[in-house]
Amino acid sequence: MDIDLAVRQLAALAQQTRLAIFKSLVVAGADGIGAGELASRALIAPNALSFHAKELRHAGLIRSDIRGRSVIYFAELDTMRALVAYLLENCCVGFDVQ
Amino acid sequence: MDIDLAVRQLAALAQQTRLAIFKSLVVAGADGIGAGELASRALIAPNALSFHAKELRHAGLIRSDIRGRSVIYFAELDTMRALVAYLLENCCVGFDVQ
DNA sequence: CCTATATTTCAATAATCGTTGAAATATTGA
DNA sequence: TCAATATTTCAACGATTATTGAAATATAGG
Repeated sequence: MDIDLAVRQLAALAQQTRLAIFKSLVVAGADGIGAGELASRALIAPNALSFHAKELRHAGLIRSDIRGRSVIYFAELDTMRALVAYLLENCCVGFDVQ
Repeated sequence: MDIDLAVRQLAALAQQTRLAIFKSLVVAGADGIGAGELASRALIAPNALSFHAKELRHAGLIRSDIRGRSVIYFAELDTMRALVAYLLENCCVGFDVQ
């Protein structure tokens, strides 16, 4: 993990709507959530959802599968865990979780 | 930790210069680093350092002490740890560190 | 007190980001 | 095939952010 990648991923999460979307996807787990459902949960228009999802996808934090005429999004937990590991190693100094 | 605070802190870290500054301050620990030294390390003008430091300070991620005509900055590790704890609890799902 | 040093504030500009509406693309089912 | 549904793309706009230079503030030391 280099600092550029960390910055891009932090930037993707550093926005109300996107962090909320990502949290929803984490909770949803392997089921994922469809684009329409995500948009209505976030109270944003479908095209706005598409915009924010693209940001998260470009940062590697989510992925999408097309099913019929729907798109289902999933959190990429490994990416998120790598980011948190980076923060723990570089920015926390002896922070013992739990 | 509410989502608004998390977003503000993530945004403060989601920028090359500021993440680098913060990492330097974490490494420096209790000694802190002066504003001039931070600016030259980051290859930015003093006023730019002042701008970015203010962003970090408003997010609660650093603090500053005035010593004579110098200003020394310190990482606020507790804030950072709280942010990482939030991410671990809400966005990582059973990520066991180490 | 005056000058040099250290940092911040202010203003201007360019760049990036977020939102909105309209149009385009693709898939489903009648 | 046609209409309806689901999502993305595109363009425009306003808002926020980052950078730069100039001026202001404050302290230290001669």
